[in-house]
Amino acid sequence: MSVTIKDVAREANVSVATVSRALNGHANVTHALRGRIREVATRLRYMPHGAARSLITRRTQTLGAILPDLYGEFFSELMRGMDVAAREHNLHLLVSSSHGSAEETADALRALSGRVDGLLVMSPHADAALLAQNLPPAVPTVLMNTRAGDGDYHTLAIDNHGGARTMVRHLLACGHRRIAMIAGPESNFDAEERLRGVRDALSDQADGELVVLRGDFSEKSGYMAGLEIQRMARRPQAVFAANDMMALGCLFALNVAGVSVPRDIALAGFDDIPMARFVTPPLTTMRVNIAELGERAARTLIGTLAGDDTPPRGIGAPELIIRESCGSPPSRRTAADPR
Amino acid sequence: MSVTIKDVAREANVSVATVSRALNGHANVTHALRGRIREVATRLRYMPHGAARSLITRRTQTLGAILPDLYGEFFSELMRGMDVAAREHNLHLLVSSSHGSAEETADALRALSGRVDGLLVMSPHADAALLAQNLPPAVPTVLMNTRAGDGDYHTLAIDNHGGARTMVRHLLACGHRRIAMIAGPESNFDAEERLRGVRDALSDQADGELVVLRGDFSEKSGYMAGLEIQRMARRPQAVFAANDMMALGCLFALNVAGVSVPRDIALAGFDDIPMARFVTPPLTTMRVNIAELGERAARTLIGTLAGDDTPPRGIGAPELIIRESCGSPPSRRTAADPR
DNA sequence: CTGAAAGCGCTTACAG
DNA sequence: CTGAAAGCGCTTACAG
Repeated sequence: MSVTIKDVAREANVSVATVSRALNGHANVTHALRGRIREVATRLRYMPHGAARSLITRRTQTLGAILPDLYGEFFSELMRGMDVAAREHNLHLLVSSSHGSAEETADALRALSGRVDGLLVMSPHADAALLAQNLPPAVPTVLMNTRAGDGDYHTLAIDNHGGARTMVRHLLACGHRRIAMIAGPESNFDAEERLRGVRDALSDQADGELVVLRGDFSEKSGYMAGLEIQRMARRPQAVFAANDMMALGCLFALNVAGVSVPRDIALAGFDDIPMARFVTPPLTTMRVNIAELGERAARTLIGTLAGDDTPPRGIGAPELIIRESCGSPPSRRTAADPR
Repeated sequence: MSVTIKDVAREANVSVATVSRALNGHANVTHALRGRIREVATRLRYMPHGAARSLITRRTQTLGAILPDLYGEFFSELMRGMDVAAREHNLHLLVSSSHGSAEETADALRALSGRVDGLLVMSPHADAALLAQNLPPAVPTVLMNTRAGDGDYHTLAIDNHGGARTMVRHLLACGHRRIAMIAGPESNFDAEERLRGVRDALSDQADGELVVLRGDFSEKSGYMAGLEIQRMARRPQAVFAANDMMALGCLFALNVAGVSVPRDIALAGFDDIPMARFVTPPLTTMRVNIAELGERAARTLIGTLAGDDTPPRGIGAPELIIRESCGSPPSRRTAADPR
């Protein structure tokens, strides 16, 4: 058995109330007594039982995060941002993965109930209805990259639509007209927003052509798409992958097939994962500050916990990072930027 | 206020005991009654309070992990492994970062007390004494990559020493004799083990030379080391960085200085992070199955929780991944492997 | 300054 | 099959 506050009280010949006060730094305990109690507590290796404490204080000092996955560069960065904000306020992070399943999200929600002070939920897949149904009404929640922005909850999202549009405009400015998009899964909110951005940018360009292939954000699906693209009769002039991992997979497939990037075909990604600048050629991409998204979301939640209810400021817009995978941009003199 | 079991009981006109039994699937509740209670519970959006429940059941269904950091490829992979094992047993993961500080580790330990069924602790920095002092005696714990393997706890570690030795032998077999090691921090257990492996391998080679530079596992420190190496009067023939990130930094510095890898100098890393195969030239490195470490550790802990007390099997040895950054290995015909 | 008592939201013998 | 009661380990008014 674990040692409890009772054991400490008995050993120190005081009541449990006094032990509690002494250990929690309340003012009204004699200096000597506090010392004795502290000594007993360390000697017995006493650690307060977190669940018991939070049952009565209604505070857990932890933030719960439900993410599609716990690993990969994206989530890793996201957690970094959340961790920064959390530790600033002496809060802990309880993370759980939903694996993109609405059912597992609901499970995670139940498991976290009563164990966290607030919730950070990213669920790019879930339909709004299901999410809203399962979110515990009483616990402050901040949503990330979700369709479900129905006003009941604070929601933060990357500007996927704007980012994709920016990239396509860049591709057009480089002179490319036939563009292949390696999109993400249809069920994914981020993926659909990026695709929408591509369509919108292209609708402004009369002679633009778009062919959409579907991937699932994995390197492998990018590889498959690359193979398909390279076999096309009318090969696209540029490929825009909905994330960098797929762009990398596509790059490999193109390499294998002897198609040179950027000489034969331009290639662009989205996210700017660290690897993007290490490949050959370095990848042109949209930089998304994922850590910032996590940090902002956590700060918003912490603010809510403190009674502050101003809606979150949006995060910075994705930034176009021009490297070498799309060929030379037009020189300033000859081609004016149409915007 | 949150809705509690009392609210459900009142609304369903039964006692809280009955609600508890109905919702937890105990056999002795009428079918009709269970249905009514379920209906009320969902209508009220009732979720059992986790802290209250685990206070009485002595179970949290949660594994706590204390890691130096939550992000970066290494920890990301580690969490993936732990997540795989945990979810197989319907357990959740509560992660906390110690930032390499013994004090923060102790804080995290206190914060997790009573909130987890078992602990997974990685603390490559901490001295054994401090760790042992702070580990709660009553909660099952598995240690990872730690000096503190004093028999009280199950400990799992990567074979850093053997891996480093293997790499140096490969470098020697490639004909390199003057070797520079970009080591990790002295306070880090993994780092010291890798350095020890290098020394041991080199002590078998009469004409081998070693120069040790210190880094901190970051890309930047690798970059600084690369600059220094390139300035050396007697330039080493091969550089072995204690991890891939430093190797990458070094590669950049060498590139900038116009020193070609592998033509002018060989370069090797450790870890085989995904990026290693994307750089030019692709990096020769030791592959460590980090996810496996996490998974094994979690499985060991879960076994302990179930009363099984067989010591953990060690994880697979790091594997030499030969790519292009170390020049051509000796051809089979001419140079026999000395081992 | 210290202690006795109530209560946080649950679960589980113990009765009936 | 259902309910009243005890108790998990804490904290905090309320007395003294």
